Amino acid sequence: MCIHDKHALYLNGMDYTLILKNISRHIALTAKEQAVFTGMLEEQVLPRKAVLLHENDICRASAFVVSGCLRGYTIDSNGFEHVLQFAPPDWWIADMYSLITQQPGHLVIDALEDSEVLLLPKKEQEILYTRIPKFERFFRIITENSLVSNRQRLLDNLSLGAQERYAQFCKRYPTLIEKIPQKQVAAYIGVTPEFLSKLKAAWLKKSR
Amino acid sequence: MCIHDKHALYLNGMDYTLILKNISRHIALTAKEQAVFTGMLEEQVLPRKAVLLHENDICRASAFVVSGCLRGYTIDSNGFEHVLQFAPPDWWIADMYSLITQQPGHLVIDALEDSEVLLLPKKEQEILYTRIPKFERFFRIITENSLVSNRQRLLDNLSLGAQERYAQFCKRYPTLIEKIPQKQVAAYIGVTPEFLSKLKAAWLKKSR
DNA sequence: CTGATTTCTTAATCTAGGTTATTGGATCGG
DNA sequence: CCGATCCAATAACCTAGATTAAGAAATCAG
Repeated sequence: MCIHDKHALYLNGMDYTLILKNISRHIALTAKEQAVFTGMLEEQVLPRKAVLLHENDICRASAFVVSGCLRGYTIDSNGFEHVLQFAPPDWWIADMYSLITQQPGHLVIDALEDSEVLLLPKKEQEILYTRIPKFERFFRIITENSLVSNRQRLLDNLSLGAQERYAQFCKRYPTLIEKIPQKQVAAYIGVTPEFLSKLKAAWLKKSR
Repeated sequence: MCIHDKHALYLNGMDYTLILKNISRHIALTAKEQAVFTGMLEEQVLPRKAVLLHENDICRASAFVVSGCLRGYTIDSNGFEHVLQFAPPDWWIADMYSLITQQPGHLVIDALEDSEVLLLPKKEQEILYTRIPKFERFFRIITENSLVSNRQRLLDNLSLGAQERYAQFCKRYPTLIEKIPQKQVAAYIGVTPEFLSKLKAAWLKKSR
């Protein structure tokens, strides 16, 4: 499954409304600045299961999800997958480590369903910082928010049991729980799919 | 070594050399900008065990550690402590959630040994962003780095066993392992002190 | 220096969650 | 529409790490 099999008719057809609204939540752009910014974006269509970033790739862009759903995960030495992040529409995703250092990273990013993303190449992002310094602020703020939720997740993993982590997940991502396979949720909260299945059964039995 | 230079850095007793060097790793400040910045800082001496931020406090400043060592941790519903971060000299520490939202937070920050910190109040930090926009960049970069290491730690917790996490900790923080009590390391890597003790004993036995 | 507090170790027992295997049900791609 | 692949559920058994308890060693405050 190759991401280069783009269907030509999808090119130049993507909507910038969502990404501009995403940005306007933190900084205000003039029409001209909006044009500079959108001019830097690359459009990419990802069929289900297409891989945007492989293990050991150097991450060259941040991705903004317009439609569908991506996921970022690693594969450990026993072949188990651990999901770091799901990215439904209106979310950013990248291998931050690799993006910053430009070293090969260990994150895999792929599409859980047919998806459309906008890519902001690192090179363009750096030009953006000098030409429109407000973007320093924008990315500072979204990185801060990302850090806060990441810290909370770490604390949840340290202090909560599996059923509580599952409950947290359902509460925090009510839309995701409907659409992504249960084994992906298991790989996110840090249990085996079998055990998650057991948890749900126990919960059902208790509730009647 | 010129006495007058030294005096300029010790305005009210604490040394700004370290914090200015910390900042110069990412942005270049003029002498005037340095003066504006250091003028915003509050000095605070913390004897061992002193608490800088209590649970349910609103976090009103970022702290930069000049000497000693702080730790940020939460207390779960069973009374167990979970260490989110250690902050030896040259590190920043804060309850990011509370600092951003100005809501009461759950993080406790205290001193593991006699320490000196410089506080940058949130209000001053915001003034800094408008008066010296380079600081947007500075805090974007350190937040990005913090996010990267936090993500790696989360993945380690999901994919590694306890002894591997301990080995990682020793490798990443060789100076800390010498000076902080073992039970604090246990509360960081996510095991009981008893189990960490067992791990070390097993490791010693195996290595001869 | 000294008692008090905190920290480390060891060991027996217990449990949350993992492993393996099997089955039936969904979903997908052709 | 049909076979292939993937996914969810259940159950028997297994292990990493928790719990409890108790003594030894280290560190601290007066």
